[in-house]
Amino acid sequence: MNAPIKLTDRKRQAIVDAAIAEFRVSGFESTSMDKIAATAGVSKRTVYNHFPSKDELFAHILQQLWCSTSSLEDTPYDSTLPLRGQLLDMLWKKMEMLKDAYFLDLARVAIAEAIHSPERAHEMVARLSAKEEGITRWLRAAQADGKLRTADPLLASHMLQGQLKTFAFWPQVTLNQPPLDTATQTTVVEATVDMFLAYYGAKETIC
Amino acid sequence: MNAPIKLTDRKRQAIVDAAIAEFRVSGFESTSMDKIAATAGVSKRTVYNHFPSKDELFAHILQQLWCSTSSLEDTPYDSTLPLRGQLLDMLWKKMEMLKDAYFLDLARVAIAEAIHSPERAHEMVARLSAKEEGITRWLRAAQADGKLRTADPLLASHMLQGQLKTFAFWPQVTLNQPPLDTATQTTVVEATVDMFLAYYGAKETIC
DNA sequence: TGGAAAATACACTACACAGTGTAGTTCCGA
DNA sequence: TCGGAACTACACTGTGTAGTGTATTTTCCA
Repeated sequence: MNAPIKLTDRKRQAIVDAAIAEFRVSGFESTSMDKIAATAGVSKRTVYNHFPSKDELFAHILQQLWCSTSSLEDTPYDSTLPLRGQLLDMLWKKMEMLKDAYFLDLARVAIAEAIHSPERAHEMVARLSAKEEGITRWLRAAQADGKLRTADPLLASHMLQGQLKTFAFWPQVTLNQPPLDTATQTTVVEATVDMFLAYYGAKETIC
Repeated sequence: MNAPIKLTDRKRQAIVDAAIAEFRVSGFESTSMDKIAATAGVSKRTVYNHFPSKDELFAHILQQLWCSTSSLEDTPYDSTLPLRGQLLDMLWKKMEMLKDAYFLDLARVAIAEAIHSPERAHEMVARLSAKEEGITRWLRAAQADGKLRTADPLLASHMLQGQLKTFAFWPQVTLNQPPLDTATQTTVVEATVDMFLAYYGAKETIC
């Protein structure tokens, strides 16, 4: 046999793959279980043997996607390096993620669902804020080190990261806007960092 | 008769009102034409006599809403007044709009639809950017007056307005987050303006 | 007040889709 | 190779809903 694993596992994987592809293209509402079964090359009954309902299949997919995108390791604060370079690094990493068409498609599906389902929305909020904590920690460290003006680190963190999302996330996810070209990405990342430092940078570094 | 206008106009208005209410609460997909007819106190056939399809009724409602929220008159640039005060004024006006639960509900409906329909999304983009032009014009004038550093006014405008939306629009519309309380509103508006001026303010005003 | 325009009740078509029941077939480990 | 677990085909239920056709009644203007 050309596949090393059991039939049942192969089928299950095919279902999950097909579901991801279909949900990604058409969203939750417009994807039927018949279509998923057909794409997976599996009988509809088999889909229901693995997943009791469309909702549970969707939840499983969402779960899996969160795991696969959470590979965003923290950059620890380094007091020996200039702030600007470190901030640029972090924001470029975030921008990398936002650039990915795959990530955007899935974010679109997830958010389309969140709009219609408060519980799911609630869960997403929790996960999203957890994902943005890395930069908040960094800011706290920089403040403690006296390199940043003392201020609410959570607010500062949102202002910093929100700026990227303003340009490279929300319009793409909700309004089908095209992704930023490379030049614009550079402009946005640099303007964001410089504006941030102009306001939050410790006084001595300005005058 | 207690109503001065023709029956047909009253019916039409009732349909539109009912449609707004239903779409607002349940969104496009989950609102049926039967429900709209019932809420309007009108036979379903009458709904179809006024609007040929659910899509056209929805488009008509969207149209109407845009008109009713476009009452956001421009603040002209005044070279005799301090920048900060003028900026605060403008952003508070915008914040007023974002605070309104009615506006947010309708934005949610519109955006939920935009996610699934590129044409509608395209139209919304055009209208939204038109609505943000006022501040861009103001910035251009301030630049010409030498009070703001020379820079891309469109970018600056997005950075300024995006900051508000980061806190008071996107999370509320897409993730069902609660509206900002008054204290937080103040914090955000002031931080946004001050950060903006720290970066875009003409040099002489800083040192 | 007569007649056109609009509204109504209601029955009906057509479709899409979630989910089930079942009888028969294929897979695979013991 | 035997037997249970898993897969399949397919028919079927049930529901929700967009949109239509029509005969009848109501509105209202000329």
